Amino acid sequence: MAPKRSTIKDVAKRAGVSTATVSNVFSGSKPVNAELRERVEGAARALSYHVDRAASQLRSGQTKVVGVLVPDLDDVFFTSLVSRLEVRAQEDGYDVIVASSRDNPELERSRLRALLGWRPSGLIAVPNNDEIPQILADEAHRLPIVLADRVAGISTFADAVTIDNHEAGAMAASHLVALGHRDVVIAASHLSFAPIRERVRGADSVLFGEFGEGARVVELGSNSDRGADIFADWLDRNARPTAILALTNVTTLAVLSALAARRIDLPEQISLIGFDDYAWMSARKTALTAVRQPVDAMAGMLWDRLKARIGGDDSPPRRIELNTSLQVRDSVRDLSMTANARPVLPRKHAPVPGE
Amino acid sequence: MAPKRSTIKDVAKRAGVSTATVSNVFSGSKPVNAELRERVEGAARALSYHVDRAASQLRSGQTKVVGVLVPDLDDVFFTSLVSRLEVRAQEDGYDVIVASSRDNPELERSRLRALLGWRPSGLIAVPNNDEIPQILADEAHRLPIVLADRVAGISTFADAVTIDNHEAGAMAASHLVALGHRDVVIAASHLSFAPIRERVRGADSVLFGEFGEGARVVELGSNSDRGADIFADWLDRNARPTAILALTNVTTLAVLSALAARRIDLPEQISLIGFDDYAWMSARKTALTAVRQPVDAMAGMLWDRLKARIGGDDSPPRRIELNTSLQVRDSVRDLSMTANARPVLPRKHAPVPGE
DNA sequence: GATTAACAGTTAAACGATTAACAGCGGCTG
DNA sequence: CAGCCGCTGTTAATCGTTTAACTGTTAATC
Repeated sequence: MAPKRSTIKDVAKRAGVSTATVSNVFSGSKPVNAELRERVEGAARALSYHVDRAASQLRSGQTKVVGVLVPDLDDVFFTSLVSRLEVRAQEDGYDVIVASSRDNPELERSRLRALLGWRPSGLIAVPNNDEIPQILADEAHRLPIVLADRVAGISTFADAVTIDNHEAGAMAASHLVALGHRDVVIAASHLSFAPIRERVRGADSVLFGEFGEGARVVELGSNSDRGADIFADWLDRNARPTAILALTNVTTLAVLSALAARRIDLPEQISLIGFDDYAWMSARKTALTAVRQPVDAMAGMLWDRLKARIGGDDSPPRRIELNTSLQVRDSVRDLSMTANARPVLPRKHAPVPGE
Repeated sequence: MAPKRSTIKDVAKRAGVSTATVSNVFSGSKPVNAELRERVEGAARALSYHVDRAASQLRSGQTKVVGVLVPDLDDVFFTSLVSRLEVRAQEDGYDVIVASSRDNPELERSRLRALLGWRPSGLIAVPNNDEIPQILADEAHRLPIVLADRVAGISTFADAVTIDNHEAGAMAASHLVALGHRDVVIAASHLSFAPIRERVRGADSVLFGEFGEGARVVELGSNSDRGADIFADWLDRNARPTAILALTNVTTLAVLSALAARRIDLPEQISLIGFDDYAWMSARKTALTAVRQPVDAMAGMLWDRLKARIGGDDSPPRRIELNTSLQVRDSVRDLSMTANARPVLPRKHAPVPGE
């Protein structure tokens, strides 16, 4: 690891110009004569010089980094968000530092602190839960911040981009109702997450309106393996519903695993609406009907808002709700024909013994 | 966005100490009296002070950042790698900057350049293809670099962590052969990727040894939707094999989609071995038999090597090959019983018209 | 009790870039 | 032709830390 890295001075000396000129060549903040520019670029190449971001940043205060904090880098929803944000950031010359809080409030704080140390131009954060960490709130008035996904109500201090969770739940429930389903169980991740609660409420609003009662809810957590166990167990102990509504892609997976383990056929024996829309959901014999979150639009919105804020927009915080859409495929059985003949599957039911 | 951020000087003044002491409190490079430390921490909290990484880095030369470059942040294999690396990095106090080269050599160069601008402590890179970019090679002797996955042969300038691709292919093929399969088609992503070629070779080595001929190979690319179209089309135009061996998780998905689109049943009508082992592969009625890459071990190895290099280890570059394992589940049909009665499905065959 | 050693804190010089202020040099204009 | 402008380039101050060198104090050693 020998040859010391070259600095702007080395380049300047080699090209026979001042360091200021070299800086201008690279930052483009002042025009530089073509011939000189050539010389500088040649010298830089020969020395394999790269501008040192730390020094550049320190002096200019211009960071060109954004921090992205998500609760879980193993959840495809978040990674697809990160992926799209990275693209947008790169297009605008920003680098992104990712951090995962792994659903741990303490880690969230410490990752946030680490991110702030970069003095980033902005921050895009998916909070762990409703309680926005104090550090974020403190920073909000001096640092552009945009929140996503897990945001409750109207955030008072930063823009927030979410989907219309209530509508998403309602839309799914309506679809189930329209196809003759009445006994629905909701596979939620955690009811402590605001968007999950909203989705439940949305579904219940429809079910209540229709039948005077809501859905049963099971919490499966954020890990699909554990969720599968929990749900399989739940299936063993409870009367079987005609349909399941999963509220995240992880719970969708958990439900699917549990159904496979218990050899319950989709959609013959039970119907399912999944959440999110990833390739594996349709790469199956009975493709999943699912609520599709507009991840692209979401990332786009997040980036646009952040750029606006970085650009000095100081209008009051906005909450932007994107609409989901229902991808109707084959995992919901149409019960509306048989519904009159045999109203609903009997509510009381011997537990199905484990396989 | 008003109140200026506080600096080490502000904290020093408020706590009535020198800036050096404040620095010592935060970096821990020199012991500081408990009472003073308290005062400093209190002052820092009151001013919501964070050490400025740019300044810190500039002065100390210590970066505590690693760059991670992958070809595609929408591929779960890479994101699961990133996720695990982020965990390890965080544990050791490093931050990670992610960059995706999106399978584009030019972008790869520019992302690499951006990453190098950080003067990172190290770099973990999954190259786009066999040709390691010149920038990387140039940097290799002054910057710890560890390569992963898409690395051909013995890399002469940096450590490389891969799986034993030949063995992986051979293992999968052996399994197929053992269950009476002879007519195998390999769903590859791109034959221009070294590991893919190796996997094909591994599979062929077994098939040749057994039958004197290898497998047919289809290239499906790195996008599952397009891959699904290509494969569905291929199925329409070619004699149907008894088994498919997919060589990446994306091609596994593509194959599954195509089979679903053509209503071909797994494993009754065709058998499949997938690659990688993600939850969605087993969350189905016929769970997929698949080659499992040890992503955890891989990330662990990558990090360990990088740490060693950062720590000054300058032994010659090593290539580390991890072993895969075959997760036997239900997607490969046992043909060995029927094999004698009806040797193999006829090779020549009218194309199956599209559904 | 003199000499060192160990400790805890301070001072001030870097680190490598950016950029305000300035300088030199035609070319225009009145 | 004086004065000014616009253009390109340079000089030098500066960003917020870290850290080598230093100072002063206390404890340990002979």
